[in-house]
Amino acid sequence: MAPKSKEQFNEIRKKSKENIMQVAMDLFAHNGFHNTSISKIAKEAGVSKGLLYNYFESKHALLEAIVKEAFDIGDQVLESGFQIDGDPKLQLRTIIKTAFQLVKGNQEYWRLLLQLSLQPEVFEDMQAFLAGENVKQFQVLVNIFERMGTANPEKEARLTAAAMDGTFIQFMYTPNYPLDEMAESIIEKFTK
Amino acid sequence: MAPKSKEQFNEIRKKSKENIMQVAMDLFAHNGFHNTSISKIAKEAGVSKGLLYNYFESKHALLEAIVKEAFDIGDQVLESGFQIDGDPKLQLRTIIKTAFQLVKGNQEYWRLLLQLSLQPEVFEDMQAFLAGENVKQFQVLVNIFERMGTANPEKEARLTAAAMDGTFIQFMYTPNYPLDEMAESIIEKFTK
Amino acid sequence: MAPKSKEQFNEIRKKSKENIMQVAMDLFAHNGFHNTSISKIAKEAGVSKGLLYNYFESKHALLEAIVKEAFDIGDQVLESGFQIDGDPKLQLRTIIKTAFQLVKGNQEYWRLLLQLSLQPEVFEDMQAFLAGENVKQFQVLVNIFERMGTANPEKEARLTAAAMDGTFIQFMYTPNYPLDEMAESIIEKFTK
Amino acid sequence: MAPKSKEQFNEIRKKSKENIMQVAMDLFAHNGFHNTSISKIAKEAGVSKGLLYNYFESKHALLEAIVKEAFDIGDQVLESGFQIDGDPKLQLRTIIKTAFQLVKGNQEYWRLLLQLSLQPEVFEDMQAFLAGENVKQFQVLVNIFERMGTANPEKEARLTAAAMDGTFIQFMYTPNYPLDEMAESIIEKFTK
DNA sequence: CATGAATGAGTTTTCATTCAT
DNA sequence: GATGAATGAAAACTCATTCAT
Repeated sequence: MAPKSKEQFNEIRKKSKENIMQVAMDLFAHNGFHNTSISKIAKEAGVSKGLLYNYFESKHALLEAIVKEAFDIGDQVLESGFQIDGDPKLQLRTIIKTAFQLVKGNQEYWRLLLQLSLQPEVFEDMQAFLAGENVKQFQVLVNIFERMGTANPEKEARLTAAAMDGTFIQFMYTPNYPLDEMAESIIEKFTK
Repeated sequence: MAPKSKEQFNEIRKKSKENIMQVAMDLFAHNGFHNTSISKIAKEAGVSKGLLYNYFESKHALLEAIVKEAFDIGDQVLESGFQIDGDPKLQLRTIIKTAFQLVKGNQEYWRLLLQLSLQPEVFEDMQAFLAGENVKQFQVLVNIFERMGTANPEKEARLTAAAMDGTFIQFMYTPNYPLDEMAESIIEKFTK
Repeated sequence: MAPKSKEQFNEIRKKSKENIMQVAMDLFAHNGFHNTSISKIAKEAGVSKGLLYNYFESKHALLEAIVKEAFDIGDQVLESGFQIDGDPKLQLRTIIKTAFQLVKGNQEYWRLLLQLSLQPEVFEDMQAFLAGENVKQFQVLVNIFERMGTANPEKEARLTAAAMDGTFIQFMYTPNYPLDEMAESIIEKFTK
Repeated sequence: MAPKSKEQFNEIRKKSKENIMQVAMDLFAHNGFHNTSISKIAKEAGVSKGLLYNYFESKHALLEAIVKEAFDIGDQVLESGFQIDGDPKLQLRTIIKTAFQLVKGNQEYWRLLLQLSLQPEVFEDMQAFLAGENVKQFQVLVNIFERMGTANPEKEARLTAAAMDGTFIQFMYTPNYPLDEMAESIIEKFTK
């Protein structure tokens, strides 16, 4: 009757945590943070409310954990663009491709982040994150357009970012949206 | 103490109603529907909760009234584009210009609509509206690009709509966003 | 169907508030703050939990309101001693008499304050109040003994205060405690 | 890896138990019984919750164990007074001195007992203990004053007990309280 | 028309206790 | 003996809605 080992406990904790976060993100993304009760999350995740509070200090802390994770995913987009030196057009294409792939595979994250960014008064503490991430992405795009010799790189960067964001939104509420085609359209439009 | 005439009463009624809707929209847009209490709306609007329920059957009904109004505003964009026959490029320019003007002057409406569109499970009844509106706008753009002789008018229409939507979003969470400049950039990009 | 006047509302509010505070104090005093639930208070007071939160921001705020009221009562003791100029012995007698009368008529206040003072970590914000009140009372006593020509007025003041406090405590957990007699004993002992 | 002997096990068990009780008493005394969670006690004591329940059947049982221990300490006061036959003044002095010493060295015990005595409805089963203890102490004092030839020995006993209790209370919530001086003051006052 | 006190169902959060290992 | 994940009942708190005046 040896007690469970530390590794065993860690394993259990990790699994439970991830399960809860996954379920919570889905619900937050589709129903909104305030319309998703802890009870619902617990029930959907098949655990008790109490356990949830064992892992996350509060409902808000749970949201934060999810958002942090989302950013880690988001950073992959930027890294993808930087791993290839040289041709800025290729870099742009890679960034766009990767972004589309990520959004396609993580719609809920995207939906959730968008919601948070639209309620600045409520999620003040997360605005800094969101804003920071945005600036990073913007700088990368500006840099690329500079190297492409674009007349007004900042303007072009903003336009590219807007086209991508807009596409993602429409994808989210349009059934049968041709997401992959749109990626190509954007690449074509902005690498001419 | 002359008794007020019916018109005066109606006048007062209308003003009070509009006041409440204005206040509610602001709060809904910035704090979200579920995070905005009836008490807060009533206090901010300077009326009692009881009066509010005199005008609107429920919190949800209040939201619906606001959304309906938002659509009336939205329809102006389309009409603006159609009032000018002839040159499709000019039509596109007019539509874009009008849309930007409207968003600039009614940020809260867009912010709110965007939020609602991101929570399909919660606001199912409003999804039909939003979707319908979108289709209408899309058709207008397709028609314009067809008359401009664009190779793939649907793709171009989708791209234009995306660029606009994306710009609006970024405008909403980016301080000092150069919205007017962006309108020109889009016009330039899509009318070549 | 005229709406209720402001005075009417104030009257109602005041009555409800006092009722709740009275019931809460009784329960806090006999069962302790943490062992008294809001539900219990509401039920005992014959109101809903919601109403309670209409008047007091939180359980803690309710406690604070009660404590503030207790201090107002406590201040009567000091004032009683000061209304009579001249003979310090008479002043001391008056203070002691008044204190005993107040404790007799407000056992619950006293019990509650004592509990709070014994849990400094929990009720940090109230310690300042309690400490301040104590210093005030102490100074009054010192002043009296000075005028009585006592050799060590501070020591004598401390002893008097201790005798009173101790008597009150024993009164609280001893059935048939001869409280009035004890007042006389203390007066006799400390005015010689 | 020699198997531990039974004595060793018992030794460990006893130490662990005492450690838990010590930690629990500290927390109960400063934060109150209901405001101290089992988790906190376990963490502070460096053991698991499970182990704690191995030693004590419930949170209440843990409290009881602590209180019992406190009474054993309290009984030392009485015994101290009785070990010296003869001079009642000396006996009184010894009792007072011992009591002050014990309180000084076991503040948390007194603090806790005082709290418990103030919440009769909650800790009914402990009231009997406390009351009994009190009566015992009272009788000893009465006996001493009788032998001192005091006019009203019961009154004097009550007063002495009150002065001591009151002093202890003030000591507990007054920083830098001159406890030792107070012992002398009381001795002087009541042995004349 | 207009008020805001009052309700109660639902929400977030806490915590003593159990139990598989 | 020992661990801490998991539970569930109960606590604090919120808020849309009703209603007497």
